[in-house]
Amino acid sequence: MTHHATRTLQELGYRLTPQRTLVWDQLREDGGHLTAEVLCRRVQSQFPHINISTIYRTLELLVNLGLVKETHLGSGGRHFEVEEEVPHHHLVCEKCGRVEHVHGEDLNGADAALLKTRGFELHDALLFGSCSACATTA
Amino acid sequence: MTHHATRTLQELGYRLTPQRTLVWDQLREDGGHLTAEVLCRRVQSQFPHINISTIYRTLELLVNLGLVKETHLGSGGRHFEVEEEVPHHHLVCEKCGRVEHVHGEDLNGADAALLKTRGFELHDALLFGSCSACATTA
DNA sequence: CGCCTAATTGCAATAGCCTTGCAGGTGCAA
DNA sequence: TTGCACCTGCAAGGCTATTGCAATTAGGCG
Repeated sequence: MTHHATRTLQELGYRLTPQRTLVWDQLREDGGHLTAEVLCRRVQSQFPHINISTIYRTLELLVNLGLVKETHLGSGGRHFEVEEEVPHHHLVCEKCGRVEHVHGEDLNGADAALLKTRGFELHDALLFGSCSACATTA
Repeated sequence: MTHHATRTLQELGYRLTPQRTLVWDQLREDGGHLTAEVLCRRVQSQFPHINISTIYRTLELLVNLGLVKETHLGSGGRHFEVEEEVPHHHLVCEKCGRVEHVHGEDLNGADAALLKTRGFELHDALLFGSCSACATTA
């Protein structure tokens, strides 16, 4: 577990258990968007006894502490990823399921436009479409 | 049921049952984004015997025929709305849950920018943030 | 108009995913 | 090392969605 996360947990009075450490490490290592179930299977390869309910409780904790972010990628399922310092949006390919990250400036000022025309303050965009590979194939 | 939907169903050999008619009518009347459960309760006020499984089967049919669109509004739940002729994107307020529609041109060319920089062809955007009412209150 | 048949429905059982209560285990401060 | 409050594993339960099946019914046909 990274120093950062370790300290955050301990400073706030939470215990540093192997389960929490492994969940965090897997999320970091993967770098992508894991479901609770997949995460559980990965952690179990190193710590077979861990239970799915612990995964959910740990994820809830990490989300509340701002260390992990829960995202819904359109399928109805919940995905979890390490909270990045620079916020980003998601491009989800509806054909192959690939997920890419884009930053605010790649949206061509759509956020500013929405604020101006609708008074809507954009935090998070989930963009569905065809990725470059799938668009050219189609 | 509107002439349009009636004909689509019948021309394709599907039966025009009161259950299907009522589901469609409720979706049209509401105009918004209904969950299967809420839709079921509304239909039941006119047709008490209808079962939730019929709601799901009808929604599946209407979605497959392109008459209804399924949207995931971030909460993990499934919502259904009448498929509009002009495609639109969704603004979802993370505080009050309100959903607004925006059209492509309100995104300030973000779609073109994504296509150019990433080769990503945008179909559908789900935009989370604070609506005008909630942003000013916060 | 009534019959016939395959499509459709209601019901109950089931599947997935997630949460919760509780008893036992364990990090960690002293 | 000890103690206890926090955590975890387990099993039960909840909620949403799906499915198998028998009963019902829309709608074509005579």
